[in-house]
Amino acid sequence: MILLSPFKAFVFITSPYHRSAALISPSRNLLHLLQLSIAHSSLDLTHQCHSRILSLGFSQNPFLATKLITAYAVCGFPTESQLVFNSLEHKSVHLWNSLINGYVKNQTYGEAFRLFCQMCCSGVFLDDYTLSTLCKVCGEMGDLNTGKLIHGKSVATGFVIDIVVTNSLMSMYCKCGEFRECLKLFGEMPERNATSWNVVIAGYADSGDRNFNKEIIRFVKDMQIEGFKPNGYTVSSLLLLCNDTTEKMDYGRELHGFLVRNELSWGFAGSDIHLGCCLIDMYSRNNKVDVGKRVFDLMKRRNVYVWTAMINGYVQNGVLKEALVLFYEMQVKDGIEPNRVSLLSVLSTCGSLAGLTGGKQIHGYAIRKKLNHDVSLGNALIDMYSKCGNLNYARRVFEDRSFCRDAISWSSLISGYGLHGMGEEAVCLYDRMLQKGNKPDTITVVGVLSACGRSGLVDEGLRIYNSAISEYGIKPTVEICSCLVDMLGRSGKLGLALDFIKTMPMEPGPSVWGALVSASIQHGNLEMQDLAYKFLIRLEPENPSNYVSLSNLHAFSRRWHDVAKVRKIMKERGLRKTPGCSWISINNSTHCFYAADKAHPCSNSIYEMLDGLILLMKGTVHPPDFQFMT
DNA sequence: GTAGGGTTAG
Repeated sequence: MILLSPFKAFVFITSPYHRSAALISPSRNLLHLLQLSIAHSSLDLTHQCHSRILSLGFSQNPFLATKLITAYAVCGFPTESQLVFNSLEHKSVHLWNSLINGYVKNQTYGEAFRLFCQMCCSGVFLDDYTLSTLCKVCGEMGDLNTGKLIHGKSVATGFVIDIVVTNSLMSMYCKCGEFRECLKLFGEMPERNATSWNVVIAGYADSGDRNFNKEIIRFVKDMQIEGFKPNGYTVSSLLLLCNDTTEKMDYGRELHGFLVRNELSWGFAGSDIHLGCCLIDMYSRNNKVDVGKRVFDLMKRRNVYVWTAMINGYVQNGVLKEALVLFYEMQVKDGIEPNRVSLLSVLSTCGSLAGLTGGKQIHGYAIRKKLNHDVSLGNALIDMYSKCGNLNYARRVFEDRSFCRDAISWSSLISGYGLHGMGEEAVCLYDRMLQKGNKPDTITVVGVLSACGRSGLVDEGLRIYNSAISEYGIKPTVEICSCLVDMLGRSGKLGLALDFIKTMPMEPGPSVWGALVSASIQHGNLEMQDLAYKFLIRLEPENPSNYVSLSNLHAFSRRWHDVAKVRKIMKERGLRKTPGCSWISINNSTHCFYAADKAHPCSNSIYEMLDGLILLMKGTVHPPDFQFMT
């Protein structure tokens, strides 16, 4: 709306001066105005230009028509573009390209292909622009086969020597997961530009082990040797590779320094915002969310992406309270409306901090903004309601007719039932999923097997395990195997669990031995417990949790000498365990508790209540004696 | 004077 006022002065030309100016070159003026409509995605201005084009009799002007088609498409109305296109007598390849690209801009890829076929049938020959656009479509759809056909067409028509076409082909191969093909094309290019290098670097960042290594450093060096300076696109790809260790972290800081030193040389629109997002994300991933926050604070402009990156950074680092504060500030201070990703990010805090009330508020907001049909959001809601213990609400989201569920929706609800000991419901839902023709994946099988384990449904669990492997071709992963060990172990079948471990198709990991440890503790089998611990600590010599529970176990059996031994090893290796905590939300505020924690202001009465409850559970007092409970 | 290619939050 704000943008429109200066435009109106352009369009409603009333003064004699303006009228004569318009007469000099009305089509040039309109072209310029359409360019503005495109730059600002202004539907209003596009409409005004359109009516002027018609009234001035320019409807068959190919230059104006091309711009008009693009303008309607960037405003989100490709069908209007189609109407403009239909009204033209001579349909040049320029016009076809604009129309096809309009549908691509609106992610209506099927329509883009249909138009392409129509264009070929009408006898118009494709050109380099058509090919690069179709490459983009194949990449976005991950359609490798069609992508290969476009590659073939590019070779046959000779357009493969065009840099943009080859860059597009390379990008398509990367998005379809064929980085090798991309490299092959790159190697064969007679001439490259900076984008060619950026496509390869981005493809590498997306395909490899997501780490800085000699190969990627070589790419960046060679790019510079060939005379191209790394730009914002290059850095944004490289930032994705800055992961984990302190050594790699230096690359992140180095890139940040490079950006600061070259601040003025980034030429593309919104680059500051985009790179800010990448930096915040990089620092957050590397447990430096405070540095990310400094980047955030220094940014001159912030949009919903920047806020979301920062909120998500806090969520990933477990600083949930700060994430919620930012979510609030985004709306109140900057007046920015959350989008589906911001909602997703905040929803994941509701399983713990914001609680059911916060989750319901987000659900309500999503309904008002018509975002509730989104699969990811629906799945996040199912997960949130499950974690908050409200399986009925989770089920209602799941069963909603307008909700198009996917494999994750089924898995989330199945796991939710499992988490709350409702194994039979989980199994029932799993069977229904299969009946409806949905194939299980590893995650679904893990969910349903852990549900069986928690509810003691051993026979059901074994049936599901066997059918998943033999009928649905699921490979028994280490996660699936540890679920099975856990299930057998919990039900006291420790021998069977050990036999199963011996026959496992892969090396039993820590989760497998961990499951056996818990089960042997539960059933008081000292021999099995020592055996499982031996393997567990051999596999995970750096995990403090294993040592703490081993030490506790020795203490329980009064083996003080062994306790001292374990504690000594921990000290020597510098291992410390982060204590676990529980929490409860009352009246929108969340209270956290550690073991033997006395920090809470109501600590005394809480312990009093707890002692009372323990006595009640032991049966030494009866509810009437325990009046303060009511 | 028309149309195309590298990126961003889960």
